[in-house]
Amino acid sequence: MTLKDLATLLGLSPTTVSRALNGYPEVNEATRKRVAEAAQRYNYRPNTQAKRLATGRAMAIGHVIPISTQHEIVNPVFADFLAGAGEVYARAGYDMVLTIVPDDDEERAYREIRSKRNVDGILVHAPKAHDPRIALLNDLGLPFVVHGRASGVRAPYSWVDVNNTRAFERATEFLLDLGHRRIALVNGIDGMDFALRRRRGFERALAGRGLAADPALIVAGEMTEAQGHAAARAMQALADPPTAYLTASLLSAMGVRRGLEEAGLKLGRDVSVLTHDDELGYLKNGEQEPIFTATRSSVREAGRRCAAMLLRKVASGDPTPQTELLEAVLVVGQSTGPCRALHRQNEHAAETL
Amino acid sequence: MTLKDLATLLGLSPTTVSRALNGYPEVNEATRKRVAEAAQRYNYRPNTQAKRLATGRAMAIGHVIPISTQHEIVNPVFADFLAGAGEVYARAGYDMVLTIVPDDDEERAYREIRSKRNVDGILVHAPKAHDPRIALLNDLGLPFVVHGRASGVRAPYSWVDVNNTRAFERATEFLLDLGHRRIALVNGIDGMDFALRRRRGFERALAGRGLAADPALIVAGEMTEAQGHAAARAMQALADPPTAYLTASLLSAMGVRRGLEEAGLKLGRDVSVLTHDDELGYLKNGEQEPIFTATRSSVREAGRRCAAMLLRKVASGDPTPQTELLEAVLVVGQSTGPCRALHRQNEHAAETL
DNA sequence: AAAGTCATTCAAAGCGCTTTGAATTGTATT
DNA sequence: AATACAATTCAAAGCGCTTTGAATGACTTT
Repeated sequence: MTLKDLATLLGLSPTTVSRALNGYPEVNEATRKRVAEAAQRYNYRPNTQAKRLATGRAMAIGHVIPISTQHEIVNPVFADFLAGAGEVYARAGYDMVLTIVPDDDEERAYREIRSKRNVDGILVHAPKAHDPRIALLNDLGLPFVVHGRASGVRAPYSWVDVNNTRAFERATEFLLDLGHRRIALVNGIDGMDFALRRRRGFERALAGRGLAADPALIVAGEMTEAQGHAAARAMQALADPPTAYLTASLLSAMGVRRGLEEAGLKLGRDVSVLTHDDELGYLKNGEQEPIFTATRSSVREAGRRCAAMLLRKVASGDPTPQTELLEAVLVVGQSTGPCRALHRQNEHAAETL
Repeated sequence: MTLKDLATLLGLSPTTVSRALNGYPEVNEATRKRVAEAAQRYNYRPNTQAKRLATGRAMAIGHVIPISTQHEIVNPVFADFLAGAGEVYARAGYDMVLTIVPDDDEERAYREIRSKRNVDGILVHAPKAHDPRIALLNDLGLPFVVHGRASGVRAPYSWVDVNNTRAFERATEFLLDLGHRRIALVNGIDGMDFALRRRRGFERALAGRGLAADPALIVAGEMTEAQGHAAARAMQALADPPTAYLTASLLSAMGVRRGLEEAGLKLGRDVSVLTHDDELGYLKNGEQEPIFTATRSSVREAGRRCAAMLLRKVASGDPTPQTELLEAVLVVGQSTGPCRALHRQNEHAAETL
């Protein structure tokens, strides 16, 4: 059933039918109704390819998912992010086109996407500091939105990001307020922009109290359970182990928890753990009450925001960069408590009274 | 730069240029070379939409990702599966189109995809027993491959699946051989076909030794860390707690581990845990040596196989159903050991000698 | 030398839609 | 009654590619 068929069936021209279906004003309301009903009855759907060719709009958004060539890791937050973005696209009648690219081959991928013209815009994932993709995409002239930011990139661009610096600054302050002074940071991979910002927030909070970060208490890497576990084991073996851990993901936090429990330590009492929580669907930080104290920010919501912003850009054609900064909320769970060392001092002080 | 432009530039007809670029035989080799070079120099890329319209092939594969309306959960294996499938599509010049659909609205989604004609085939995820989508897709006449199977569906269809029944049968036998008799099953959601099969394998192995499954030792649900934790806590509180756990995912296993460690039990010594491991990129079961004893089967590889099969179907147009059964491998880690109860009996026996 | 082959190229139609510019009709204006 | 105008509708061109069927030479074959 093509447009032409439908038109013949109705005794109308394809022009009128097309206009009726696309909501153009210069068509009689009675006709429009008749057309709509026929379309319904004969289950007519415009051929996407034809529409795209005729309008020049692909009605699709591209997501380039980089896969680390070293670790072969698929970032676990993608699934939730895509779910969020997908909702928005679906509502707008857009398709979501995924391209999986080894991260040493991204430039070629973007160029190819551009010249194939099969998407109207691109969503950029996982920016690194000084990420060259931004300049490239600005060059290519394809609308894009970055999920995250790229420190060191001068050129303006549109982004949606969580205030990672502030989140980790507050998290660190929270631990400092509990009396912790030896705080470990179990961070994401070093080059990633979000990891840099989190570290910056961490260091800023420490500096605010006249403290310096101890390099022995900082580790950066893939945010896996194994990472957290290894970090906790290594750091607990130090002469002066940390009394609190700040981790970048729930998985890392779970690993840290295991390492600490193996050492016979109880979370929240002996050692504190505070993690960032992306609110992934399959990795919940407790049901009602959070298990870990956490800086919480929904990746799925970020996906929605990114998608909505990109669609606005595509629709308006306005190249003015837009930005949106989301704040994480600090939720308090069972995994943090006053610094034990301090606690003991206090007890001691009480005794001597 | 369009085909026409390029043709004019070369003093050839669009026909010849098109054929030269698409490898048709009736083109002079010298001409072909000249065309190829010009295409390269002027960075010509055929417009995807035009190509699609002209050929009638969408050069894209659709993936419908269902989102549970109750749990709002995005299945964490999707990311890895898509990575695997994406590799294959990219190599074949196909796009991957994702549609995120609430799981109460899938039929409409499939029909829409069909009539929009923007994909050449569909990959079906997460089949349930008696899944109605299979009949629907057979009706719609769009090539499709199911990742998994749907027990109870009579109509033939193409699928790629892990031998879940056999995997869990072997896993259970392994535990039985270690002397375990009280074995818990921490399974996936009940309706899901893979969960049914795993349970069947579990029960079959028990029946093979004349044992029946104890309903008190079976739990089914979303495979999260919380699920495993809750299951372990509940079951350890039983009068006659299990000596071994069989879990359906690494996350569940991690939860069980936590529950057991909270109870002061050591994995592999006091209690055994055997899990299925999908080899997700971000959730590794140890580096060299596995942490958990596991039935292992790469979801990413399954993605590749599914994609390859679907592309073959699309290319050949042959509707004959194809099937591919992958076997999981049983790897032995630190989390399993002889049944403690049995062990004690043996020690006792040794002492009395 | 005429007829038949083969290799190579081309003109034109078509994929299914949108959109421009013109045609038609009915109604309001003078 | 003649003109203007708005409201509808339509024919045809075009989006950039593929593909059919025909055309052009050059080369064999008889």
